[in-house]
Amino acid sequence: MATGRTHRPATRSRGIPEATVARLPLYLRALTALSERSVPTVSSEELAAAAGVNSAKLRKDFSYLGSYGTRGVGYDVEYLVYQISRELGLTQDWPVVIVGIGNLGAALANYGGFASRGFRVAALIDADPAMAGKPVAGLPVRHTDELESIIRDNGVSIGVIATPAGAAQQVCDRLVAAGITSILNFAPTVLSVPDGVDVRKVDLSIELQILAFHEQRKAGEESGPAAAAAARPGAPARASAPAAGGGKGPEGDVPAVMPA
Amino acid sequence: MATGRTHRPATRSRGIPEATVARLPLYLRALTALSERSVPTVSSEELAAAAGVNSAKLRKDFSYLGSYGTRGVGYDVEYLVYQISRELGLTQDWPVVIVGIGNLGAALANYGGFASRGFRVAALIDADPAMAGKPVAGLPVRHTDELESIIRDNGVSIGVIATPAGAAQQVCDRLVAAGITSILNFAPTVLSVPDGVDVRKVDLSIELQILAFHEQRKAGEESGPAAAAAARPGAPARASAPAAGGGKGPEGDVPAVMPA
DNA sequence: ATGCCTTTGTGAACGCGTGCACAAAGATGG
DNA sequence: CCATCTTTGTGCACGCGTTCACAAAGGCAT
Repeated sequence: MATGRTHRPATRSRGIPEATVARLPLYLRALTALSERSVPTVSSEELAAAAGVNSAKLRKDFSYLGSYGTRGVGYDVEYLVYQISRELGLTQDWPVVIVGIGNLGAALANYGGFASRGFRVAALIDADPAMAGKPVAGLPVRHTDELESIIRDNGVSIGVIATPAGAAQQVCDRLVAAGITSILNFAPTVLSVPDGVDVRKVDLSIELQILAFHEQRKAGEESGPAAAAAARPGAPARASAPAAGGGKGPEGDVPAVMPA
Repeated sequence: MATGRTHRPATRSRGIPEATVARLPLYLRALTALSERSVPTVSSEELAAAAGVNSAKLRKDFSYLGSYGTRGVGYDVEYLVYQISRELGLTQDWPVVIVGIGNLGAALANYGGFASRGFRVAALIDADPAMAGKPVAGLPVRHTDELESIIRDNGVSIGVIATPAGAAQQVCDRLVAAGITSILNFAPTVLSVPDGVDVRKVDLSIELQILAFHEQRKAGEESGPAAAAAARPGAPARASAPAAGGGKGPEGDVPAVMPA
């Protein structure tokens, strides 16, 4: 996973497991596609295939929402789209602010997937005065000074952080102070927030690193376990360990530990 | 989490649990930050705080790699950076291709976090002939026609898909046919790949939807459980269910189920 | 109405991941 | 050399998530 929850150790809101909640958007997407093709009903088997999950898992997931299926037939597509949307809270409008309008922030602002799911970009905010007023995705970029007033005036409760790592915690603190209670963090840093604030993170490079791990394993296996075994025990002595990444350190990793 | 593995049901490679692998990049980042500040050693407690995890979990994670700590002292930062890098396969160079140079693709191309972790962007590929030759992040965009030759000539095994959803599966198939065995998918679609190919996905809108769910729950709770309970049982009749998102459908969701 | 066929909904078993709590190990000071 | 203190490494228990397998339920044909 590219993301993980922070704080609040796996609360199961009203009885819906966290793992199920994470899959609901997946089902919703598959159902929306079916709805657009005017497919009236779908079986758990078909829908599971479309969503890329096990059919038993899908049925159990839906069972937490209630009994919305018809035995022998399947699920009513339109009805299920509505039920899941309601459960996820997508039947209402969620204004969001995006802070940090660099390459990634601009990409997010232009991303159609937000608007189509009940999310409305209330404002784009950047610290660079040169950016202020420039239109991005049809919206003028606002300066950081306006952050608090924008959030209060629009009743925004969800914020997206797409700043460099170094600025993320500071931005986060201001968002929280202004009343934001949910944060989607794209900056490669661990954010600390007070209780009651949800943080989800998306880290691009972490995903690649996980892929690299499996890729390496595949490469090691391909010439038989012997090759992998032979390469392993000869762990280099401490002295010869190259300082991988200990050099200049690009990307702007920020020191996140306080000196003891 | 913004991502999830596909295929291969939670293989624990050589004994390292999947959950641990997913956290190693987190530890690596925190350690790199310490390394840059020339901190020689760190305790599990400090490092855990920096990585945003439980210290017991961190120690257990490290125990899968071996006994790299010193009791009463902690872990040698440089040594641990090297060990984790090696375990993740980051001591070697991983050429990657990025397919789909829109807003997101460009953002990824410019993202410094890749280069700093042993990943090298071998090529940027786009289907639009008008893009061909244009420099993005210092690299000329190549046309899709060259996809196969680029992958073969550079020995690329990791591909990043940042195309619209409608093109993703087709691109995926070509990548796999050309020899790619690991794919990071940003398109909002379920990709189907043959065995032996790893797919990880990052879905921006899914993360927001999960946040919305929790946000809704918070809003419902704030006026006491009574309010939430009162709003629930009056589930609207099937007929009155608005077709949430059943309209035009932006974003380019693609039908992913085959008609039975 | 009756029997058959399809598909849901779920009880139960299993496995993974997490966190506690403590013994073992090493450093440090006398 | 011994005592004490710190911190690691891990055995154990618990809870969540996944999967199997099947009974119950509804549609449909006869």
